This record gives sequence, C-alpha cells and structure tokens, in this order.
Amino acid sequence: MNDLLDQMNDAQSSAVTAPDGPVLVVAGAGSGKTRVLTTRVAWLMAEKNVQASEILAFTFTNRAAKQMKERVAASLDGRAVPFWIGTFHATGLKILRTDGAHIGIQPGFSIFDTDDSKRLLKQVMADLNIDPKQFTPNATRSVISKWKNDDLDPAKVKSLARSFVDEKYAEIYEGYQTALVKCNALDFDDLILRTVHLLEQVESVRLKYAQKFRHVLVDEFQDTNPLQLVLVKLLTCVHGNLFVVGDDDQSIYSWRGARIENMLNFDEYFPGAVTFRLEQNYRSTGNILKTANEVIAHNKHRKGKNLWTSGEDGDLLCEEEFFDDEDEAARVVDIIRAETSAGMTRGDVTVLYRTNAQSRVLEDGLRRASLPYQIVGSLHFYDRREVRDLMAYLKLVANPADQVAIQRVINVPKRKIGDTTVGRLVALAGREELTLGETAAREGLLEQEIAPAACKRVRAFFDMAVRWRILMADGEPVHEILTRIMKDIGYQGHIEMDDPDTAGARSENLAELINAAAGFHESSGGGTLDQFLEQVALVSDPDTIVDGEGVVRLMTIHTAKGLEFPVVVITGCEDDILPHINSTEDEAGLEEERRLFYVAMTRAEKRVYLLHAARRRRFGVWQESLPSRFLAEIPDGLIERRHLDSGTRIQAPVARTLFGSAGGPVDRSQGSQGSRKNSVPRSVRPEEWGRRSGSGQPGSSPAAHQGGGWDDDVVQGAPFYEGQTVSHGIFGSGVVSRVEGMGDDMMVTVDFQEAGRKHINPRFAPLVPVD
DNA sequence: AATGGGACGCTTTTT
DNA sequence: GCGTCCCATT
Repeated sequence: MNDLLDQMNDAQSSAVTAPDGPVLVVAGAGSGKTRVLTTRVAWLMAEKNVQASEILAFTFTNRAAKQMKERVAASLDGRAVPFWIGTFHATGLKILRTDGAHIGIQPGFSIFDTDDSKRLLKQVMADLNIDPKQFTPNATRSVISKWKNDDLDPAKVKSLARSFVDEKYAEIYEGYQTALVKCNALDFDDLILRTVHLLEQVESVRLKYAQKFRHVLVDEFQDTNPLQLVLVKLLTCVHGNLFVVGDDDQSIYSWRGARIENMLNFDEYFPGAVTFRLEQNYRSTGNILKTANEVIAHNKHRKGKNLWTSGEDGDLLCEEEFFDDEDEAARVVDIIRAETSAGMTRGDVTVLYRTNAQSRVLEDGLRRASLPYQIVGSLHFYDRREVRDLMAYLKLVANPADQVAIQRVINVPKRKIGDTTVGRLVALAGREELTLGETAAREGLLEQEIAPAACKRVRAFFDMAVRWRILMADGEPVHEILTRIMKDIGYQGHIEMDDPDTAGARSENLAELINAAAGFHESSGGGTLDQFLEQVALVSDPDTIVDGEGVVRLMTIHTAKGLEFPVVVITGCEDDILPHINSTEDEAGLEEERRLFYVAMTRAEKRVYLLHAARRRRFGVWQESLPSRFLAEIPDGLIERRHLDSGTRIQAPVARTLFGSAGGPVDRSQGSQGSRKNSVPRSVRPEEWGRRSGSGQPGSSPAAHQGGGWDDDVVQGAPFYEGQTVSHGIFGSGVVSRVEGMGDDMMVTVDFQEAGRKHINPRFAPLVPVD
C-alpha cells in the first residue's frame, strides 16, 4: 500500500487518505483522477478494514467501470474484487431487480431503450389522436425525460401545465407511463427515478443499502444530474462517506440533464466537505496545457484551475485551414502518413469531431487511402435493423407483456399479419386487460374481431413464442434460443429476399450477435436471457476500443472523454460546428462548447492538429464556415497557423450571415458579426481567413462569389425581390421570378441562365444578390 | 396485405 | 444525402 502512495504526488496521496465524510476531488484532465479513485478503494480495504462488499462506486460509462475494476484488482495483487461498481443506470437496475417489488415493479420487467421508448410514444400519440408532426416523438421524449429527471409525475405536470402545448405533452406523458406499466417495462430514466422512489418510500430498503455501503465513490461527478445527486444522498444517509471526483471544466453533458452545480456547490449539498485539487498533469506537453488553460479561462462559470507539467513544452499546436471538408479529410490522411513515418503507429493518432455526420467524409478519405480505421461509439452494433429484430424476439420471449417488441416483429418476416389485424388484436387485448399472447390463447376471443384465417396466423405466431419460452424455462443458453428462433422464423431467407445487396453483411451481423450471446453465456457462467437483455440494453457497445496498433480511431469528442492519445486531430474547428450552432444562443451553451473544445485538446499527449474548412456539405448542400471563435482565444506563441492563400480578399459567409437568424432582422450595428456580439473580440483578423479561389474543384464556381465586396445595407435590407439578379454557388446566376414565405420557410424561385428554373431555400443554399 | 414512390426530417452530443 | 415513414396503388 505504501508503495502505491509513494508513487503519488502530495495532492494525490492526501486525497487518497482523506478522512471519512464527504470529499470532493477537483481533478484536472490528465491529473491521475482514475488512479486516485482506484487507490482510494485499495487504501480503504488495506488500511481501513473496509470489505469489498461495503464499497459502492459509480462511473459514468461501462468502459470506465470495467477499467476501474481491473485497476483495483491489479492494485490488490489480482485478488477478486466483488464490490459494486457500475453506471448509475446499472446500479439502479440491480437494486430494482432485488427490491423493486416493494413499489409495485413486477419481476421480469424489460428495459426500454431510446428506440423502444420512441415506438411506444408513437403508439400512445396515435391513440390520443395527436399529430406526430406537431409533437414529434423525439421532442416529446426529451420533454418527458426532463420531467422525470426533475421527479415530476404526470399528475404533477398536469397541474402545473400553463399552456395548451404543455397540457398536450402532459397528456402524452400520462399515456406513455401507463403504457410502460402495461408493457412491464422501465425506460432509462426510470432506472434511476424508480430507485430513488424506492429508497425514499421504503425505509427498510433504504437502510439496507445505506448500511451496507460504508463508502460511496462517484467518478465524473460533474456529469451527474439532480436525480443522481438525490440517489447518492439516499445511499450515504447512514455513514455519510462520499468520495467524488470530477472536473467542472469537463462537464459536457448538460443536454442530458447533468448539472455542473452538483460539483460547484458540493459543500452546500454535503456540509463539511473537504476539497482537494489535482492540477499537475502527467499527460500532455506544456504547450498543449498552456493552450487549454488559455481557452478555458474564457469561461466564467467554473471553479478555476491551472494545469501544469514538469515535462517539456513540446511542439507548437498546429492550426490549418482548408477549402472544404474533402480537403480537410485529405489532410487527415497526410497527417497520419507523416506521423507514422515519424515513428508513431496508426493507433497513436485519433481523429475527433463534434458531430457524427462529419465522420462520413473522413471515412471516405481514409478508405480511398487504404488506411485502416475504426469508428468508436456511435454506430452501435445493436442498433442495426436485423440485430434489433432478433433482439425483439428475445425480448418478447423474456417478457410476454412487451407489446413494443411484439408489434415490431409480429409480421417480420412477413406472415400476413397486417396493420389492421394487429390494431384489432391490440384493441382487444386492451379491452380484456390481457397481454397480446393471452388474448390469442383465449378460445374464441380473436374470432370476435378478426377474420378466421388471420386468427390462425396470429395464433401460430404466439405458439412459436410459447415454444421458445419453454426453451428459456429449461435453461437453454441464449445463443441456442437465438439459433432456434432464427431457424423457426426463417430469418436467413427473409434477409436474402428483403435486400440481396446487403444480405451478406447482415448475415455477418447476425452471426456476430450469436457470437455475442455465446460469449455472454461463457463469461457470465450460464447467464439467463434476462441478464443478456439487460447487458445489451445498458452496454451500448461491447467495449469497442480494440487493439490500437494498426488502426486509426475516429470518434466524437464526447466519446473521447476520459481517453488519451499521443496525437489528436480535431476536425471541423468551425463556428457552427464547434461551437455547434444549436448551442450558441446563450452563454451557458457556449461555455459548454468551450469545455468540449478543452476536452478535445487535453486528450493529446504530444501533438494537436486543429483543422477547419471554409465550406462543407451539410444536408447535401454546401455551407460556408468561419473558423471557430475558440481558435482566436489561443495566443499566437503557442500555435502555428497555416491559412489558405490570403491574397484573395475573403467573401463573407453568405448564406449564414444573411439569413441565419431565422428571418429576424439582423443587428445592423454589428454587421456580419451580429450573432456573436457577446463573444470575445477576435485576435485573428477575419480578413486573413482567405479562401482558395478557382481551385478547379467541381462545384466551386467562383462566379458565385464574384461581384466583389459586400454591402451590409443591400444584404440586410430587402432580401429578395422579383426581377432581381442573383448568383448561386452551384447553378450560377439567374433572375428571381418568385418569392414565397418568410424566414426559414422562404422559398425563392430563380430562373438560372444555365440550370433553368429552381426552387431554393436561401437558408440552405448560398444565394447572393448581384448588383 | 404487399409494394413502391415520394415526402420529410434529420444532425449535437448517449446511459 | 440518406434513411424512415406515409400513402397510394395493386
């Protein structure tokens, strides 16, 4: 044990050996946060006589949980560590499986993931005759999720509703919750919400857990939400030993309900808290740290810290501008080649981006260059259609009440059970208060509503389900059940018929699913179907980060949090992407984007490349971009900037500055910078951000931007009028023949000289008035 | 009930 | 630009 402590710096070891009670460790990026956490666990066990079973640790991701388990085991000489460690969701689930019955949760319940919830919502909305165009399932889901995270039930929401819209949402929420119960299912939020209810309402259960866990530890505390804070409070209500680690500068999940205040006001929530700060960084070069410090210092809402290293300054950071996203991707290829010939492996280089959509162009470039790469996160294996279909079969086997699963596959592969039949079946079941399967099993019941031939087909389907359930009851391994299901329903033939082009890939995915199930059977020592479904629901990807050596990894910045890489390439360092356009409205959103940028840079050990393009395709349409405002916050001495030929005077980003503000009047006094009047003055002069002209790129049509400078008055006064001559990036020049609608909905009809008549939404396509 | 064409929305991030 | 979903057609 002393060995472990000797290897630490003073701040680290005093945090590890902190006395009982609430402890907050403010741990900067790369400051050895995980090490402190794991050593604390080891120290508690070695020095404080705490049993493994008396420790509960929360992590933010399954990846982190796994890593921590391994590291604790290593620091205990490989002894088994049976302590509770996992995400909030997984831990909530564990508690609910054991004690959920106290608050009326039926055993064998399903977990609905986002897609399941959305399907259920759609059904509920259809039942309530609510137009899914006015209340999209996505928006509704996030509204309901917010309510759940504020511990508001449908009744409360209803009484608080002030507007028609709120009332509608509340109505949907109520229906959704009822439907969930009917399906015997919990959604993601329920896993935490219901656990909180259980602990609040049932004293014996609360005491059971709060007494059991003498020490509770939380990683990534800055990303906890209010409900999770309550859960932590409940679990520590007996011993009060709470040890949390976090970095307010890395809080990037507020959109999911995380409250940075949980950390900023920690001693308010947990009086008497002791705080430790870890600021020495063991990961990055001095220049990277200085840059990160400079940028994050622009945030006001933070505790404030300064990372430092005893190591070298290292190389300067490198900023490079490109004409478009394809050029940017080509440069990524070059960087990888240069780095590998300079001694790095491909696995040492990681490419980061703000949005998943950006990966496409990068992938194309890498594939063309025959560079092996791996996308980490995002494209979840379990999100593929064929995998979800099979998973739905497993779900309906495990939980006969799961209507969502049944409705998904009752006619997949096609077995002539159409929407009408399904609708009648569901209605019938609802009326009789039976599950769909029970309804089908009742003698003569189906015949009341459904044609005899259809009844037969429905019964045949549920008969299969019954047979599969017998396999499950006999303790047949999951992969065997799965194989049997596939055979019984002829799924292989189905995917070949359905789309021969993709059949090969889809069969492989199914083979992989069976592998995953077989792997689960082994690693879990004969785990049940329920356990398999749980694991799949809560573990988005079976730890995707495989061997590093020969593979370049691509991922979003969010996914990269907590990881480190020798070389980091951050792409799309542009305003509207990083910071993302949806987050630039208010200061809080902007600060979170800045933290995102900070997280991205602090992943790097040796070198950071900051790339941006002057234009890129979005929604299939070219859009102009300005360099990220965050780049301007980097002092010149720390970075080498390579811009495109600045001989050509820059043309302002037409489409966005013209009509980006949803049709509202543009603030004239601010000129083309109107939307960012609250931001820091740019130290980089905008006119220096040249663009490459006449590059010969297809579709670049320099003509579109000729006509020289640009006049605020013309631009901001009257947008478009009939008879006006305009120029378009792809179609060339033409005459406006019609203007319809306003703001975002504006459609302009233009007769182009070459391309003929086109309808254009100026919000998406750069349309420039020509004088 | 199956099929195919077309409209539409999506793109911020995920347990 | 692409996948999904809706609707009309058979």
